[in-house]
Amino acid sequence: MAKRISLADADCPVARALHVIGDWWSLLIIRDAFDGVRRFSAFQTGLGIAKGMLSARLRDLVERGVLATEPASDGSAYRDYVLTERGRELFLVIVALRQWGEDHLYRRGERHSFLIDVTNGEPVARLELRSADGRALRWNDTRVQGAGEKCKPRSVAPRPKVTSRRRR
Amino acid sequence: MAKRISLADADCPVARALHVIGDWWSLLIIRDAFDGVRRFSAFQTGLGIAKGMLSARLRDLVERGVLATEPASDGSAYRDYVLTERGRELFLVIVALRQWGEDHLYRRGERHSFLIDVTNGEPVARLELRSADGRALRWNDTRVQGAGEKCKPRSVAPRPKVTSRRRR
DNA sequence: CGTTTCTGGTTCTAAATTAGAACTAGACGT
DNA sequence: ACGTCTAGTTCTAATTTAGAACCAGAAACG
Repeated sequence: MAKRISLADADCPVARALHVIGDWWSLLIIRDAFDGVRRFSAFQTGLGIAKGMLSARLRDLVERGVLATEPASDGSAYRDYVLTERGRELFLVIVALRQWGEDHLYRRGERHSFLIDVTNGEPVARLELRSADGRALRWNDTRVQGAGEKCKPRSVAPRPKVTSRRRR
Repeated sequence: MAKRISLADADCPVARALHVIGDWWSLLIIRDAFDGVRRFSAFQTGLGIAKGMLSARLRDLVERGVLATEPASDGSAYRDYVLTERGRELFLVIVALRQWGEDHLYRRGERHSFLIDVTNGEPVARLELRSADGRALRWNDTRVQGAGEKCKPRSVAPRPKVTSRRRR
């Protein structure tokens, strides 16, 4: 009665994504993979994660096609964990999280790492949402359409039935 | 000895972000909030989450400034949970997750909801990363710079010391 | 007004998950 | 050939979770 609820078959793409990478460690492992970490021990020391947990998370990520193992690039008999194409496409998720963290989770004057363009060393541009024809969009310029049960659109947001609206 | 490791003071903005919204339920609660859900019972039935868990997650999100409570919009004496400015800026994180989920987690022909521009009903443009001067960037056109201990750049990715490179 | 139902929780319990330590097999280095 | 390193697995104790039961105050009802 305490097994975590599965999101695997939700209608919402967000829920499905979280089913795959929504636990405490997966995105950190993936972030490290983007930073060039490939070996079990490197993930382990870089994250400070318990070996058993790392082992389980890597197995899940490989199973779900986000990571793959390949022969170690240094020619040893060990194996490297590398991002698959599916995994590499999580880059924007990491960038979006990074941008939000940079914006909201540092005190004034506190320094943090940032993402630069390797061709010229300049910080990358801010991520932003645009319409099909290129206008910048804010959250309330959009709506979810074609939702199934687990993805209710704003228009029909259920509200507990309160008939009168007296405030006392 | 099994308390979850805290990410609060990590150097990496990604880790800090995950400290705030990186658990199993928070992003789903936030997604529902973007879809217009405001009431405790609406979150509960929409997510199928246990009341105790929802109560704890809402408390944390309010504490961390992602949500706030305000008098219910229908005039009753109850309270609504609404996104703060900080919370609304998580929109791109949700959009990035949605895009990845849509791209990789549906079988051919399986339908899913999608995000549309309310002004014309068309799907929004794909999210993409650009350089300061507007060039599209891929993950390997970028690098993390100014990393602290928990954010190792690719260039110094630690690798177990293996001096020879014989494969046997 | 008095009673019933709904809302928004809190508390309790059993099961699952986690962190960390200890152990191990096979690869490496010398 | 021997000792060390890597990449795990296994074990235990503590924490977290899901779900049910309980409860106080607000709203609806007559």
